[in-house]
Amino acid sequence: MAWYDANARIMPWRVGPQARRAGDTPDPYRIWLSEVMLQQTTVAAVKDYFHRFTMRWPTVTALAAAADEDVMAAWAGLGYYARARNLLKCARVVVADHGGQFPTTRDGLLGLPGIGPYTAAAIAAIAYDLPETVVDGNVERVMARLHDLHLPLPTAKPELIEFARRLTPRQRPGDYAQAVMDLGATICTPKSPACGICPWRAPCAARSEGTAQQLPKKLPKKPKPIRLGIAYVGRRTDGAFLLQRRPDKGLLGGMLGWPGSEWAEIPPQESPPVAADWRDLGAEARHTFTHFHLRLAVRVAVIPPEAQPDVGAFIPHDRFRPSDLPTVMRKAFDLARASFEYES
DNA sequence: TAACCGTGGGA
DNA sequence: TTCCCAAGGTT
Repeated sequence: MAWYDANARIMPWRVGPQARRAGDTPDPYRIWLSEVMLQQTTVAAVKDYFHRFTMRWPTVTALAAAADEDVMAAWAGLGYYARARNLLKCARVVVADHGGQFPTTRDGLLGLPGIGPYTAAAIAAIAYDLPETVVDGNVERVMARLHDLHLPLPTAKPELIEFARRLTPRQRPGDYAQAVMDLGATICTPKSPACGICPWRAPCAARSEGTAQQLPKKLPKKPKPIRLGIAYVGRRTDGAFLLQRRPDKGLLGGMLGWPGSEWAEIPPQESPPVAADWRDLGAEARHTFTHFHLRLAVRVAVIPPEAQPDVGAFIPHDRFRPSDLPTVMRKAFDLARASFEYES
């Protein structure tokens, strides 16, 4: 705790140890929002999104009243889009069933859309200073090293949770939870941990065994296959773009995208969304998802004003922002844009 | 249980 | 270029 008092990272959603002592209390809405954004995502990537969300939707009530497409567009680029869909669901449940106040216990939070064991414990500890045990990737790593546990993840998870539970203090549990995560993020890092300046170097078993660097052990990962696809970037003569809202379930669910073929390991079939003079762009957008690599061929066409597309809808030029697209679709647009600008 | 679900930065 | 990994949850 002394180490945290002197070394706590400064974050837009955080009430630091000094401010907390002075009586400041975190806003549960901002803690919840930050925790959902931080799932599998770095602090650096989250900061700008957090600012934009809290400026535009300062309270859970404001967020609950937002249009789905506005929230999805604001989330675009951050990834794991089920988080954004569940964020909105959760906000609406909090407003409709809890009077706009987040539940104040771990069990009350657990089971709200998008809130699992980690996030429930994190909100309970950080926002309400309850002695709940927070186990994220940082804590797993710190515990595996502290106890020199060589059992690989995910098998080791229950044991690591138990290690973490035993260490959780009754005093300042919210600061403690953030302290261990800060320690993992800045000292007990995955590669080249700074054991020499670690406040836990004395009791650390992996430090004395010289095994810190190789912990925690993990099961080998499966290789990622390469999938192929075609995207159709169509612009009508008035400048409107032909886009398609993706279904809520599955990859990039609920996001805007270009119409296109299936993405599979076999060469895709041409499947233009509307009859037009589609030209092959030559270049392809390359993108890596969680479990496959994608090579996306890009077709471009200027679509005549009277055309009736089979799929998708035209979005007027002045209402289209590339930043509303998930990254893979923005990559395809960036390739296509060059050709449009060349023609016009 | 294991697969699915994004992205960007660093090594 | 390629691989690893980051404050995980849902199905």
